[in-house]
Amino acid sequence: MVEARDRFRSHLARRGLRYTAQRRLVTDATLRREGHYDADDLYEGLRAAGSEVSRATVYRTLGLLRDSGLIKEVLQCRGRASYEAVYGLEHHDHMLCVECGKVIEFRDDRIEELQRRICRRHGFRALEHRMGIRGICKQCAAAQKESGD
Amino acid sequence: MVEARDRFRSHLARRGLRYTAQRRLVTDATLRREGHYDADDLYEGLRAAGSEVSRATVYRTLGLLRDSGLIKEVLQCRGRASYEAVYGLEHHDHMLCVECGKVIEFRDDRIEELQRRICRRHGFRALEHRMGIRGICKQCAAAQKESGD
DNA sequence: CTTGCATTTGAGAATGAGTTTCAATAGCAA
DNA sequence: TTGCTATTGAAACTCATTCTCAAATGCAAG
Ligand SMILES: [Mn+2]
Ligand SMILES: [Mn+2]
Ligand SMILES: [Zn+2]
Ligand SMILES: [Zn+2]
Repeated sequence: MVEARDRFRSHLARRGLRYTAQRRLVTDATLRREGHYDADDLYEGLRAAGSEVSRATVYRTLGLLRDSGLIKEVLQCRGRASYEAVYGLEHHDHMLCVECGKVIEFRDDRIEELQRRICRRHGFRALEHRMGIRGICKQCAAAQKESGD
Repeated sequence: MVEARDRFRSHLARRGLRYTAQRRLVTDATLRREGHYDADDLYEGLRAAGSEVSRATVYRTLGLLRDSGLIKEVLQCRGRASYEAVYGLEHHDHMLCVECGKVIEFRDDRIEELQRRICRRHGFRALEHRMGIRGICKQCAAAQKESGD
């Protein structure tokens, strides 16, 4: 956590930007959080904790944190961009239950390797990739089978 | 093309909806088109061809075509939802060059199989999946190396 | 043909996430 | 302190998409 914060400070310093009180608040909020969240989750969370940060600053700081490699955008969920921590964690992909909204994370090294091979074959230099599976989770499928269908 | 149109008509009929002149115009426009397009591409295209269809109807019909399985949403590009034909075509994934915007389509059966296995392992019933790789295409990489670096 | 009724349409208003503007404030180096 | 630049917040703005609602249309029954 301190390490991540320092990384962000370096990122800012390297381009003549300042580590302000507001940026510290937003940064710590993202580092504290687990799982997926969006700009408004953070804004409301900070607000509830009595921190004075504007919505605009939350959006601006999320962009900086993304550029610095501390977090990344996962996917547009319900029309909003959601983020998750990436620094120090291993890459993974997502399954999303369209029924209950649950997110299941997974990772398969064989898929990752095949992806790399495909890029190599096309001379494509990958910067990031994202794989999302939408469907019905085990619990929701069971619930459906039980009731109506 | 006629087969696809009939499929859409059945889809509408099955739920008491009508195959109107406007819906026919939008449907044919999507069937004629190759590759990826968004709502505004279609709207402007129809307009240029002298067809009178409102933006609202284009959006509404795209939704119906999606529900009927004729087209699918590929990804939010530049803040817009883009679509592509799916009926009668084989599934594929996408690479997007962040430099020139080029889209490369690919398919790997081993990846598809691994995805199915992962879903099975989690008891997850997949409805659709989407994999996107963002990066620099061969041409843009070469151009970069040549000039600055 | 009419008539009756549900569906569809278009124009424009509304929504809502994200961005931009700009004047006031704050950080930092000299 | 001073001077210069970066930052902030509030509010205005953007822009894709959805919604509203009155007018138009499709269709089936008579
Ligand atoms: Mn995740
Ligand atoms: Mn495609
Ligand atoms: Zn579920
Ligand atoms: Zn390119």
